[in-house]
Amino acid sequence: MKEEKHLLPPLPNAHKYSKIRVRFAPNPDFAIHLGNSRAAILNDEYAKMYNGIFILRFEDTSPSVKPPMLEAYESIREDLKWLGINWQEEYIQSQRLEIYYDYAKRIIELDKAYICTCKPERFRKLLISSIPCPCRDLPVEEHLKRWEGMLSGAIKRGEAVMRIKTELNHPNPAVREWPAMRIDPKPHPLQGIKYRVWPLYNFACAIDDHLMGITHILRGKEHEINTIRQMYLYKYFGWEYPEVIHYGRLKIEGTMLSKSKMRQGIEEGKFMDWSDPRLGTIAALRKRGILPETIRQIILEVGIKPSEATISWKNLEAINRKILDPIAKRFIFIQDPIAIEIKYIPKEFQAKIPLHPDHPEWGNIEYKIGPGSNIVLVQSKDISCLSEGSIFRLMNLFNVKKISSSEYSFFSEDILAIKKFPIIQWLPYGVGIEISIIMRDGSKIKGIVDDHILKEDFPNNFQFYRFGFVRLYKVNEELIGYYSHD
RNA sequence: GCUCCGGUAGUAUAGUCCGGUCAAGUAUACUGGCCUCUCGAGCCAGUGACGCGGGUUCAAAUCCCGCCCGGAGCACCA
Repeated sequence: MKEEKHLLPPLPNAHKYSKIRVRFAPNPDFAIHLGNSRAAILNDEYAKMYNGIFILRFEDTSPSVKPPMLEAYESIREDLKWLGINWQEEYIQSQRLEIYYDYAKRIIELDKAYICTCKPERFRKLLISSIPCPCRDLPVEEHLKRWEGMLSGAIKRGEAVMRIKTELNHPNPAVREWPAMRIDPKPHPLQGIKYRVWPLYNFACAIDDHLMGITHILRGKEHEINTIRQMYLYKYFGWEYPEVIHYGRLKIEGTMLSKSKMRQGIEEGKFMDWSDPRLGTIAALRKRGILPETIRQIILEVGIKPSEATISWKNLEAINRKILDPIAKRFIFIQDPIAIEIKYIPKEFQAKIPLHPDHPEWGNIEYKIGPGSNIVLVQSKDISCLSEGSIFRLMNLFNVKKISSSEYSFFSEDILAIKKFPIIQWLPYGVGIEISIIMRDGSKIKGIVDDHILKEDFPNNFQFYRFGFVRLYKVNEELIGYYSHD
């Protein structure tokens, strides 16, 4: 592919760092989708561009609100590998709780954080008026004691939270006195009940970004306030904040990319699983034959602007088609087959169906049709719409006249004579195996495919003549296809 | 409501920082034609955009002001 022009802009202040270090930090509460892959691919591109380090970090610190899924960790790794992303370091936040505890204690000792036992509603009220809550100005010793109480279990869930001190009159109330640690005793899929105090996103993220030496943070615009919040921590600890780039949200027309909604749809039985072709997960795109190069290309095309972008399926499919067209083998597929007998065939004809019209060297599939073998399968929709007496051509064979809906006769051999009449695909009767194809909307269609396809490797992408591109899987000797696009 | 961020054709993007070479380029979509024994690919042509209104300037997509529209955030989620 000669798509060199969509180069990403250089990273800000890249020269200041001896080694560029970036990270992709998904929450393993579901499979990653197109939107997540943007962060992953952008980071990967920059890591490669600067010969830097790509870090994969699982952010799984919310047992109750965003319960991690055990399967998701490995599925995310698989999706990343499939996307062509390599990472040099990997971390799981739920294995780093002691580190966060350590820094929590330190920040309390610095008198930049405190344990607040106020009721949330009451705290909120005070905060809006920029009034410190009663806990805020208690001595450090008291807060250390309370902190121990959170860890030990003396303080129950919801009764206390660690907050980071900010300006009480910060213009944006959302950044004031942000919470950093809370009690969540729900068992964690990886850690069980070992921990009951969990860091909140901004705390764990800030500590890790520093400890892991991240030089450039690429994050969505929805994190802009979190960036401001996290800068407080850096300031208190005397650390230097990395370069940050906020990019806009990415949508794809007609497909929702919300993990919670997708999960809900699966639970309700609307979708088969997270690889359902109706979803925008990487697993779904992969299953239906979208190539990793296609995804990377469209992500790079969209770039890293702060404005939001809506990708159209047409554009994505066009990219995919362009990559697939020269390499996908062609086969005959007959949806809804109907057998017709062709009378008065004067002699034996040999049909050659090319495996690829632009690559004659790939060879042909050959069939003989003659007076003794005059029954073929065609798509019922291709001939039912023809009026009696009309002519059509069996692709690469000869022309046929429809006498009636049950009678067909040989008409002529020459293609030129019928240039403007329909050319349809066909298979000799008895050739071909059954196949189901799952369409974009989840529906299933059935038909017959040329059984020469069995000699191919699976899973694989093919194009069916006059039908479209399909990714085929062999499941227990049975062929299952997923429709890609025209 | 408050805080922040955006706004180039249907979609995406180039150009915006450092005004002129942008009467705006590219991809895709769309329309027409060519080619092709696939409703695929390829080739050629065409339609189509600087949100609005002021201002600065010889000159504004680019700078300034106001407005409009869109989005995000305002969780003991990430």
